[in-house]
Formats: sequence, structure tokens, C-alpha cells
Amino acid sequence: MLKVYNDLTNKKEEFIPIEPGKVSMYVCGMTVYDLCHLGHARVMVVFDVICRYLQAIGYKVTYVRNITDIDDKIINRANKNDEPFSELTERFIQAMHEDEDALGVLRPTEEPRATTHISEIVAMVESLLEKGHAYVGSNGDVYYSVGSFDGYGKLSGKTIEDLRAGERVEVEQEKRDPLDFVLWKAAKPGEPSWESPWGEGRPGWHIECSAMSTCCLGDTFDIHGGGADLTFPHHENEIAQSEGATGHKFVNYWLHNGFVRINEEKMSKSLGNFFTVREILNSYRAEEVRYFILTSQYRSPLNYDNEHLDNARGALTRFYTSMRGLPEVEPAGAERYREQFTAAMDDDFNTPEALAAMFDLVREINRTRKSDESAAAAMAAELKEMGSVLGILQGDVEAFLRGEATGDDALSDADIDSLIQQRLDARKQKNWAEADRIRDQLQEAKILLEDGAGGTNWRRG
RNA sequence: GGGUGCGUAGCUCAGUGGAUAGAGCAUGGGAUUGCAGAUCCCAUGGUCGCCGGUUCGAUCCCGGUCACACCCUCCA
Repeated sequence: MLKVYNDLTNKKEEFIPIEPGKVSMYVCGMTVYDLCHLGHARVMVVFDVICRYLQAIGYKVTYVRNITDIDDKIINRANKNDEPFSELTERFIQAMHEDEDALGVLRPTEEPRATTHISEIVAMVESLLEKGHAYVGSNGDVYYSVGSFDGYGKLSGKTIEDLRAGERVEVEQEKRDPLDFVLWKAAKPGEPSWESPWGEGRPGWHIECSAMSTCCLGDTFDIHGGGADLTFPHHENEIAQSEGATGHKFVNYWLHNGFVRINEEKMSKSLGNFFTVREILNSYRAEEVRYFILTSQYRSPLNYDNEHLDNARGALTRFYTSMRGLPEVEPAGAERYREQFTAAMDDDFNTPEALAAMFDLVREINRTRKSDESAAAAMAAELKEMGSVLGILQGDVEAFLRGEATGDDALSDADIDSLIQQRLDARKQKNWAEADRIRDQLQEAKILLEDGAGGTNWRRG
């Protein structure tokens, strides 16, 4: 039985979809004015794994993740670059897709963009106006009237009084209440804009998610996800908008992932202490980054540290080493580990615990392979299948362990094979000094040799 | 100040109302190896933040307290 931690109730709850066998899920995606950083990667990987697991246990998942392709930051960046905003966003959408692909993140079912859903957004704003949840300011902005919505604060656990007490924003003159937020922003001269009943303008940030999620998944859907910083105000406002407009419950389960931290500080664009996915992929393999993300439960903070990425390499090496040299056969023989794995994932997608189950299986494979290679191979196939739910261990075993030659003076595979052959000859003659010299020489080049019963394996360390 | 979490092995993290609290890495020993590596076995290592309550029994539930993080402003 799958249980998920629901931020709406602050409890772990049994997951019951609206429609048996199907799951509708919406995740707040990127604002595309810059490259993805590790925080974005975490959202992508976490919800990718959630989606994969839901599919693995038999659900047909409709996974929608939006792209915010119009907002202040985009306009500012485009102005700074002196280019049309749409060129900027196209470029970073493409970059985002490249990063996702690199990280093995499966594409969502749909990736709606704000600029292609203006009519749905306008329709929702109109509906909110009709129902008395919104008003038009004299400057042409349309605002949501927070006080008109009874349930405001139910997701973030705040009350309107608390919010007033913590008020830190300059009051905008047009707003009737400082807590009100903009639904439709009137265009200033030269800004990109769309027609609306209230004049030329563009959507506010919160309304696009309400409009697009409702449009793609219906008034009520199963799961809404995103980073923890979106809980308030973004998701709170989405609830107010959607429930205000449709009169129906918006979302049954709210899931938020924790932050990536670096040096005990939140990694964020405003602090400028972020690593882009690309930078990290210069030093580490995508699978290592993915593994690193999965070593913590999705709601917990994730501390960035090179040492942790190095550990990821070690752990994956252990996984791949257990599969090395075994034939590809039908999975079998790992029932108890599979149960352990499923129990972990059923418990709010507990990937660290799921990985522990896989480590237990690795030991079992290594124990078994000495006496019964075909049984070990079947278990290795089980391991690979579990890995597929997490999006790891799908690569070629030898390719992973041997890695890629880097640098101009790096040895080619052929060079290495030739040196290994020379060493084998030396060993046959019990010329240990020469054998060890070759091994040390290879080790200088980060090539580690492993003598076994079936010959000598090598890997890059 | 308000909200939401969290505090478990040296590090990163799991877990549980009850018998010796687990994993990976790290450390020590053994097996294997020409030596190593990989692997297996064993071991070291935790007063489960602190105080109190409920209970036959709490690390786990409840209350309080301290520390930390995030949110209350754009942010994944």
C-alpha cells in the first residue's frame, strides 16, 4: 500500500487515486531564463522517480510539468541581452531538455507553456471576477482578493492574521489588501503582451499553473508537486484561484521536495551559490548525480559536497561490479529484496531505504555467484529492474566501470589491453617485479586491475 | 514574532510502542590472492538532542525545552 506525505494534512496518508488505476500529477517546472541548477535537477529527478514508481506499481500516469516562459525575470533578461524574450526562452527550454536527457529524466506526458495557454488563463481570471474573488485595479492589473476565499492558508498552515503580522511588503496602492496578489499584469510600453478584456497584459505567475493544471488534468487531480519554497505563496495561491474558480477541490495530495544546500546554506539563484547541472556534469557522471540525489529522501535537505558525489561513484561501482560478467537472463530469485524495495518506495518514496534493499541484494549476488552463476545472473537482472525504477544501473556494465579516457595522454582501451597482456605473460613466468611494474604504471593512469579466476578485469578509478 | 520540518554510528542517511537500533562509506581483523584489487565473513563504533508525562515497557506517542533548517519577499 502506497503512502505519501501530504502537505495539505501534514500526514502520511494512503494514496487513493480519483480514478482507479490512473494518476494525474502536476509539477511546477522551470522559469526558463537561465540554465538548470542542481535544485532544478532535484525536482526533475525526484518527480521522475515518483512517476516511474507509480508506473511500476501499475498506474497509468499523466504527468504534466509546466514551463513558465513569460514573467519579469524573463523580460529583464531578454532586455539585458537585447533579444526577443521568445528567443531567450526557446534557448533555455532546449538547454533544460538537454540537461534532463543527460540526467535520464523521462519527459512528462505534457509540458504546457504559459504563452500558449493565454486564453485558458484569461477565462479563469474572468471566472474569478464573476464570482467576486477578483477585482480590476485602475492601472489595468487584476488582483485576487485573498479575503474572499475561506480556505486561504490551509496548505501552508498560515492564517490571514499571521500573514498580516509578518507583512514585509510595500503596499501597492492598487491593492485593496496587501495580501492580494496579481492575476493579470497590465503591460508597460514595450513589454510582451496579450489581449484581454482588461487591456494588453500578461498573466501573473500563480494563475498560469492553476489554468494549465486544470486545463490538462481537470478541476480536481491527484498529485501536485514542486519545490518546498513554492508551498507559500505559489501553491496557496493556486488553491485559492482554482477552487475559487471551479468550486471544486483542487488537489488531493500535495508533495514538496526539500532543498539542495551547500555549505549549510540554501542553494539558490538569489544567493548566487548554485552549480548548474552542466558544471556538475563536467566532473561527475549523470548517473552519479542521480544517485546522489536519491541518497536522501525527497523531503529532506540534500547537502551538496564533492565527497558525496565521490561516494556516489563508489556505490555505483559496487552495484555494477556485482553485475559484472554475468549473462543477461530473466529476473528471478530476489523476492525478499524486491519486497523490501517495494515497502521502502511505498513509504513516501523512501529512496535511501530502497537503495539499502538493493545493497543487500548486491551482497546476495556476490555470495551466490561463486557457487551458482545463473542464479546470481537472475538476481542481477532483478537488481537492474529495481534500478530502472530509480533510473540507475541501466547502462552497460563494462562501459560504466571502464569509464572514458580523459586527457590527451590517456591510454586507449587497446593500450590497456596490450599492457594487461604483457603483464599476464610476466605473471606466467612468475616475473612478479615486471607484473607489478605494469600494474603500477596503469595505476598511475588511474587504471585499476583486478585479477580474478576468469582473467584480469580493469576499471578506471 | 508566526508557520512547517528536523535532531539516530566518524560522515551521509534509514528505521521501530517491546528482546542484541540498521545501510553505504570510513576503521580494524580473517578468508581469498604471488602481492594487491574486487568479493565474502567477523569486529569496532550509538546514554537514538535534553527534561518530563502516558504505558507493564518509549529512541518511537504526548507536553515542554534547546539547537538547526526552510517558509512568511523572487526562488525548485
